[in-house]
Amino acid sequence: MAVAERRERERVARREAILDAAEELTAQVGYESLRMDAVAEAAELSKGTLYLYFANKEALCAGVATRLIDRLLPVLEKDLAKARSGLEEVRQVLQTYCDFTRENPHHFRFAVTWLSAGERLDDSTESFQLYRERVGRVLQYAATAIVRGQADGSVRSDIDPLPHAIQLWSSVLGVMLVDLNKESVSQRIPIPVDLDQVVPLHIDAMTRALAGKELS
Amino acid sequence: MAVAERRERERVARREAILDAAEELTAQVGYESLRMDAVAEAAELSKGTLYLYFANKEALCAGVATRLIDRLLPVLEKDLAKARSGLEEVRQVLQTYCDFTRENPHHFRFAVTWLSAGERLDDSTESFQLYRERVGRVLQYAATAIVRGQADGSVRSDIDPLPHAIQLWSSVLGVMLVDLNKESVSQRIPIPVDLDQVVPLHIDAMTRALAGKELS
DNA sequence: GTCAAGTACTGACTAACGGTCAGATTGGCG
DNA sequence: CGCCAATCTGACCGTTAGTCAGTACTTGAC
Repeated sequence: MAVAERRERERVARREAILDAAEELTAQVGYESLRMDAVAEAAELSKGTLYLYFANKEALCAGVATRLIDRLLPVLEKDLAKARSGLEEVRQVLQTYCDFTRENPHHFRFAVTWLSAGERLDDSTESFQLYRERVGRVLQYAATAIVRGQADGSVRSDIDPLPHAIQLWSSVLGVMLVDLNKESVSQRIPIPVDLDQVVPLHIDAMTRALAGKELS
Repeated sequence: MAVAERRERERVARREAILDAAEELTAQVGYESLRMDAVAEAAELSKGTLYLYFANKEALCAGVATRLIDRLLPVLEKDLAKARSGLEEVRQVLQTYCDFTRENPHHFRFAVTWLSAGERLDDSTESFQLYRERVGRVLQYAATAIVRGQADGSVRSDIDPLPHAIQLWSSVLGVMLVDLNKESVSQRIPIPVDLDQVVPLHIDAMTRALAGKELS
C-alpha cells in the first residue's frame, strides 16, 4: 500500500507546515498573542483542520517548542566540546541555554507557562510527551556535566548531580525571566540597576557554588 | 466638609472589601481561574462597580498582591533580627521569601505573569505603582543584607549589592516556580528526582557563592 | 419639603477567542 | 461511474473581560 505511506508523509508534512506557520507567527507576535485563527490563515487551512493535527492550542505550542529544543541540542553538543573540565561544561550548558533563550524568547515563555500551569494544564497529549522528553535531555546534559566535573575534580564531590541539575536549570529560568524583560522590568522595579549584568553574575555564582576545592 | 471625608473612607473600605473578596477567591481557585463575575458576586456588587475601583483584572490582582507583600515585610523584618551576620541575613531573606511564596502561591504566580508579560501588560495604573514599590522594598532588604555582610566580612567584598540582590531574587523566582509545581513537574520531567531538595540546595548554593573567604 | 446636581451603582450587552461538529470535498478503488 | 473513507471547512457555541446608558441614592440650596 504505497498510498498509505504517501498519506502518512503528507500528514507529517502538513503538521510541519502548521508548525512553521505557528512558529513564524509566534516569533512575530509572541506566544501569548498567538491566535488559532491567525495560524489557520497563515497555514492556508481552516481552523478546524488545526484541531485534526493538534489537540489544542497548548499542544500546538508544545510542538513549536519541541522543534526549537531540537535545534538547541546539537548546539549544546558542539559547545560542550570546547570545555576543558566538567565545571567548564556546566558553565557552558548554562551559557548556551541562556543564549538560546535570548534568541528564542517565545519558547522560554511557553516553558514558564507550562511549568506554572500546575495541574490545570492537560499535558497528556502526544505533543507534550515529546516536549517533556526534550526537556529531560537538556537536564541530562547538565547532570552529565556535573558527573564529569566530579570525576575530574573540578566540581565538588559531595553533591547529587540530578537535583543540582534541576536547581541550575530552574534558577536560570528565573534569571532569564528577568533578563528577557529587562526593558520593562527596569522600569517596573524602582531601583536603578544595569540588568545586563544579572545573567553573567548568576552563571558566575552557580559556577562558584559548584566548584571543587582548588578554586581560589 | 466632613461629607467628603466620610465618602473617601467609604471608598477605601469598599476597595478593601473588593480586595478581600478577590483574595479569598484567589486562594480558593487560583489566580488564573479568578473570574471578575465571581469577585463581583462575592463582594456583593455588580461587575461594573469593580471597574470603578480597578482599571482591569490585572490591576485588581496587583492590589491583592500588594496587600500580601505588606504582610511579608514585617515578617522579613522580624526574621532578619535573628541573623548573626550579613551572610545569615541574606540567607534569611531568601528563606523567608520562599516560605512566604509557599504560603501564598497565588501571589507568586501573579508576579511571574507580571514579569513575563513584557510590554504587553499595561502596568501604568496606580495599583501597579504601589505593587512595584513593594517589590522594590523586598529587593532593598536583600541588598542591605549584602552590604551588611560586606561590612562584617561574611560576604565577598568584590560584588555589587544591587545587581546581586536582583540575581538572588530572580533565581529564587525560578526555583520557586518549580517548587510550587513539584507534583506536576516531577511527572512532567522524565527524570526521577526528589524536588523537595531543590530549594534548600539553591539557598545553599547562593550562600556559598556570596560567602567571604573564611568559609571552608 | 422639594428639586437639581452630583455620585455611586447596575446589568444587559459587546467583542474576542478557543474549541466543535455537521456537512462538503477530495481521491482511491472496484 | 458510484461508493466509501479520509480530509477539510467555516458557521456556530460557550466563556469571559470589559463597556456604558440608564437607575437609584445622597446632598445641599432654596
